[in-house]
Amino acid sequence: MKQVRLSPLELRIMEALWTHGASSVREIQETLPEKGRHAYTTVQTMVTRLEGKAAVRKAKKIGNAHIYEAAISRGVAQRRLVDDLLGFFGGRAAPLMSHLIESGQLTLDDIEEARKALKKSGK
Amino acid sequence: MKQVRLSPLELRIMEALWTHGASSVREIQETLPEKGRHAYTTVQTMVTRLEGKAAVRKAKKIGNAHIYEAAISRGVAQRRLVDDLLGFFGGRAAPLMSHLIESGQLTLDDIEEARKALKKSGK
DNA sequence: TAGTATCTCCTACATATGTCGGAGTGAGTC
DNA sequence: GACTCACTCCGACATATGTAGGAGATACTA
Repeated sequence: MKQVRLSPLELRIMEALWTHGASSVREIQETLPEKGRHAYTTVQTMVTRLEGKAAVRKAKKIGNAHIYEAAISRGVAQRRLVDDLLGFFGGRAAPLMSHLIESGQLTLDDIEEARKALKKSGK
Repeated sequence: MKQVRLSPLELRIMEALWTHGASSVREIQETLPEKGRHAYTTVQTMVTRLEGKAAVRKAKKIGNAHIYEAAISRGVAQRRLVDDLLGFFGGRAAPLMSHLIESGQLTLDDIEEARKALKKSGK
């Protein structure tokens, strides 16, 4: 099972599929923020490349339009991103946490949640 | 102050400089793992590009060799990575934490540390 | 059925990243 | 001073990513 690496724009396409479910290229394109929206064909190229990477697949066809669906889960993709990042931190989560704290994105609630989750999950 | 985006290999070059201090291209190259080591000129190209991005600078010259030093800190670079990743998680740290837990990289000690750090820092 | 809207498919190109060879230059050595 | 070795500088090329136009196929519509 090959772990695909997705580019930023590819991830945004996937995000659209994960959030809105199977969609046509047009629907995906319209999901993207208006500000600096990508051309229809740009989105299409990305979808086709994602299909080549087996990250999406054709689900069905409506009229002459293909409807695509995600072939990998959001969790798997996110997991891959985290693992990659962790690599730059020498595999240790602590320094990563420090940065989360510095950037003010981590709340005490988050930490409490994490603690509970960790306690529950196995040891 | 422009936030530079560093590629994976560029980050490994920076890592060498952060860890070993100012170095020549040769020294940086020899720092990289033997397994699949990059050619001298490949490293040099990266260093030159990093210089163009103002991430490293020439510190001095020994013989005819330039000695380079990091011009941005490891912390700043790591922070950038974390911020980028956070973007894919909608800016929320919680899901990121979940993945850390799943991948078994987060220990209760890490969490305790984080809690203390968070309490101390500001609010 | 003729026209129009929409979609796919193919192609092309710019920039970023990774890869590196070869020419030229400078430094130390005999 | 002539050699040799290491280093720099320049150029080249492959793949990945982002961008998009245009030709042709298809489907809806009057």
